[in-house]
Amino acid sequence: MDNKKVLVRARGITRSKERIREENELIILIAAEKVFAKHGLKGSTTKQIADMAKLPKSNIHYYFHTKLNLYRCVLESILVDWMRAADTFNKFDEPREALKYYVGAKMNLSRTRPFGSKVWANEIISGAPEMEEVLSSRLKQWVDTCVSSINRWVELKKIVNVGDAHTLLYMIWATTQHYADFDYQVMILNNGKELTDSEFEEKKQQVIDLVLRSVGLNP
Amino acid sequence: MDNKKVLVRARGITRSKERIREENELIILIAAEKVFAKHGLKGSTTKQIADMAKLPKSNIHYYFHTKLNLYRCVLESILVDWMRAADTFNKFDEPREALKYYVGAKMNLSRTRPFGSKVWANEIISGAPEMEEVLSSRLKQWVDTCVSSINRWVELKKIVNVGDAHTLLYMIWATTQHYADFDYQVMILNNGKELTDSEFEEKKQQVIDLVLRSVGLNP
DNA sequence: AAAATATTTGACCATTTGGTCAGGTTATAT
DNA sequence: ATATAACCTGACCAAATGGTCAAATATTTT
Repeated sequence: MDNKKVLVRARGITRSKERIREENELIILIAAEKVFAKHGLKGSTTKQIADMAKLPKSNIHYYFHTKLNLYRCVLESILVDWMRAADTFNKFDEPREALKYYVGAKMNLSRTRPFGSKVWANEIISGAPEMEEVLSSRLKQWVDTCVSSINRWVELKKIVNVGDAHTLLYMIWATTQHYADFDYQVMILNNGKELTDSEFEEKKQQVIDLVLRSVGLNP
Repeated sequence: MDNKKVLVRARGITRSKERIREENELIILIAAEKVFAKHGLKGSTTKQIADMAKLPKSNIHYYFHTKLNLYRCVLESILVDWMRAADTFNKFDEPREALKYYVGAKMNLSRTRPFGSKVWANEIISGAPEMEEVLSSRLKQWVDTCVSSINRWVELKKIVNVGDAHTLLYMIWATTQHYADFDYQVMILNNGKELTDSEFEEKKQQVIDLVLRSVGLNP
């Protein structure tokens, strides 16, 4: 109808094509992240994602073509946040600072983007069919530098000899991501109540302290 | 054919009905555990499970009726091993012993039954729709006694004050289960090679040491 | 040995699924 | 103003899926 068009124009709320695409892609990505987190790639349906996004199913296909492609886009978008958190590790020379801020950043990510963490978890549990390349290139590289840092700290006697540095890294990853991936279990064992923000801050500090002590540092 | 029957009888390799059921149920459970581990409940198909078990699909339905029921049976069977490992925690009064053997038992379980761990992980990540009851009754109860033990150790100054005992428990769970749930990632970061038995024993000891130090105990 | 019971399995079915497409609407360039 | 390009979506389809069933085979009981 021309009426509608004129009305919209008059109100100045016309969305440009560019904005429309941007907005819808974001809406779909957010919806897909939630659905994939809960059901994994194979277990999620495009209909579920469409319903979550409050858009017709055809619209999902219009913007992302296939479910697999949408899934890859979700993984990619999570990777961005993930790498940002990873950066904090190498910003500090002192193990106490590096560990404190890295563990803190990972905990924050678990709090702010739990669905993303779950999608990753699902992907790795399934044998990482879509992330193989990222894991063995970008992640491997980052881990190698991390391992070097940790080994240097050991040599300089700044931390205890932890054996294989990977073991420490895995402990940090696993523990911090536990609060996202297993949030439901955490809630049940917290007497059925979600962790409040201040409770979460407490846990974060406790995790940091556990990690610091685990390498022989006194928090 | 009667020939077959006679032959089989003569060789004494006739399977009794009871054995047949036992054997097939086990075969199916093992196959289902692998498939559910990789694809979750919704993502797994009865055909996949049938192929993995090398049985016709109808056979799966004959023994377990529905996919959901089979899934529940898999979870139940995992719970048995899980609770056995949990028992080790309360067998020792001294935190050093209790933690050492519990972490060791959990690591062993990750090594011997990685698929089971993955099925559980998937279930919790999905919001534990089938395990809600087990979590809030059996698991909650066990966790409560664990928390009491840990708090007592803190009061007796046997370990450092860790704040909320749950945080320590989660660290142990997450770290040990990481070697099962994320085994693919662990492999890639181990230069694409599976951990050998002796490598795994090393990691196990390193995890134990990390945990002991994290509560202020000198390994 | 025959009746009864349990196992096995291919054929079948209703429903769900990822994906297509034509025809419509809306924004933008000329 | 009109043409063009982008957005939107209901209707549709082939393939896959969980599950059923009847008929065949195997074991156990009588």
